[in-house]
Amino acid sequence: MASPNVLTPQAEDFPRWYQDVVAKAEMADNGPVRGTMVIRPYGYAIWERMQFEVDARIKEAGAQNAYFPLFIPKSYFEREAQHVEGFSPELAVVTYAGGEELAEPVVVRPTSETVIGEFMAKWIQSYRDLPLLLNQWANVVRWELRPRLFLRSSEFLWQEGHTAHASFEDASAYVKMIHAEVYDDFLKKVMAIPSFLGIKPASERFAGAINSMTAEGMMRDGKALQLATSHELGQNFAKAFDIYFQNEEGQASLCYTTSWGSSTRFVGGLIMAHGDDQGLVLPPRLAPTQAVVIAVRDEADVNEACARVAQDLKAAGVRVQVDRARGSFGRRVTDWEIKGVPLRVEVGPRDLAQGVVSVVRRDGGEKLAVGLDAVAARSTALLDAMQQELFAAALKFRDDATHDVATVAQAKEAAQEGFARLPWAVVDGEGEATLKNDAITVRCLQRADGSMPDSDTEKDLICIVAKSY
RNA sequence: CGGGCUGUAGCGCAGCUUGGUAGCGCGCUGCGUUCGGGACGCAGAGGUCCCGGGUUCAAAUCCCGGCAGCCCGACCA
Repeated sequence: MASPNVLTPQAEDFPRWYQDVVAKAEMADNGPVRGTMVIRPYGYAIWERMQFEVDARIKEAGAQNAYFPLFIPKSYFEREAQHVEGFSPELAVVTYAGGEELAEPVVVRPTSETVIGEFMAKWIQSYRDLPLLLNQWANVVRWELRPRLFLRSSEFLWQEGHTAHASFEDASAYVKMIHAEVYDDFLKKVMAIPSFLGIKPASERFAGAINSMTAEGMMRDGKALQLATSHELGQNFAKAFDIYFQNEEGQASLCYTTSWGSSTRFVGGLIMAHGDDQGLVLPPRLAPTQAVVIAVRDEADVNEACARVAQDLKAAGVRVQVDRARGSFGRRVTDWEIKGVPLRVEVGPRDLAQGVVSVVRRDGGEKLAVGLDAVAARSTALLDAMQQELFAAALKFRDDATHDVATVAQAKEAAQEGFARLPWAVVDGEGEATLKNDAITVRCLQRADGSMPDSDTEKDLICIVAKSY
C-alpha cells in the first residue's frame, strides 16, 4: 500500500484533510451563496443510503412522513419565548416578495416545531387521536457565520420528527425509544460509529425544550460531533399553540410534545470517524458501491472475467461496479480508495492464469487471492466482517482517547486530544465557564454507569467534556 | 463587531521590493507509447491580473478609494 500522498495527511492538518476528501471524493462543493452547499452525486448517494436506513427505523417506530411548508409566519416563532430567543440570530427572514414589502415577514424554517404545532392543534381533538407521530424530510436554513461542508452549512437537509402525547410519561418514553432505536441503532449498526448517549446541560439545550438528548461521536482528531438530538418539549409548545385534547373524562387537557432530528451532518461524521490518509472509508452498509471490479488491462479475457465476477457479486446482493481499464492502474486504484469503496476486486491476466483474482479490503489494505468461483461468497463475508471491525476499531479509538479525570484542570488537559469524563458536580457552574474559555464544552451528562439520566437534577451524574464541531 | 491575511487560467500558487512580451504545478483537449499502486512524450486550449480613479511614454507591479473573501475570538443539526 505505497500510495502517493494525494491528500493532506490527517496528522499534518486535519481540517485540510477533511476538505481534500470532500473535494477529491467528489462529495460536495461550496454553493454560490456563502454557507450553502452543493451535494454532488456521490455525496448524495451516501445520504440516500442514510435516509433509507433512518426512514425505515422511523416507520418501524410508528411515525408517518408528512410535509410542512418552508415558509413560516414570523409571528409563530414569537409565541414560544425561549424558541424565539434561541433561533433569532440565525433566522433568514423574507420581508419582500411578489414585488412588494410583506405585511407580515416570513421566516425560512430553521426547524418546524411552530408550524407543526399549529396543525397538531387543529388535528388533535380527543385522546383517541394520540399519540400523533409525524416525521418530515426537508431542508432547513440556519444562517451560519462559519460554515463547513456537511458539518455546518446555512442550508442543510434533515429529518425532523414531531410527536404529541397524552401524558408526560408517554412522550418521554417515546422520544427515548426513538433516540435508542432509531439514532443509536443506526449509528452503531450502519454508520459503525459508537456514540455517548446522554442529556445536554441546560446551557446546550434546544431552545424551548425541557430536556435534550444527544448522541456524541468522536472524530479521528479527538473532537466531538453531535450526530443526532431528541427533545422532550414538555407542554411548552402545546401551550404556545393550544395543542389540547379531550381526555377520557371529557376534560380539555394539554398535550406533551417531542421533536428529534438528524441531518446531512451524518455525512461529515462518517468522513471524520472512519477516514484515513488514503481518503474515505465507508462501512459496507452505507457504501453506494460496495465492491468495484477493476480490470487491470483492457483485454478480452480480463473483461469477460470482470463481467462474470460482477454478475456473481450482484447475484449475491452486493452493490457492484466494474471499472474497465482506462488510464493507469495506479490512478484508478487511488481514486477508488479516496471514495472509500470497501472492496476492490482486481482482475488481471497474471492472476487469471491461476484461476484467481485479488480481493483487497479498503480498511487495512489486506490483499487476498480468491478463486474465481469463490469471489461472491468471500466478498459478502468480508463485507460483514468489515462492518463489524470498523465499529470495533472506532470504539477502541474512542475509548483509548476518553479519560476519567477528577478536576476541571485535568479535564482541560485531557480534552486537548480527546474526551474527558468527570463528575458533573465538579463542572456545573463555574467549571463550565472555565472550560469554555478553552473552547471545551460539556457534550453530555450521563449516569455513572453510562446510561441516560431522566434529568440534569439527578444526583451523582457524570459529564463528558470535549472540544467539538 | 475586534485582530491577522489574501484577491493573477477550473484549482493551488509565483511574479509586485527595483514599472517594460503574464508565468509555473495540477487539471483539461488531441495523437502516440503505456497500463499489477497517482505513467510518459509531443502538440494544444484556456486570462477584464477583484473594481474604480490617479501617476507614467508604459501599471499585475507605484499612489488613493471601494468591494469581496479567508483565518482567529461570543451562538448552532
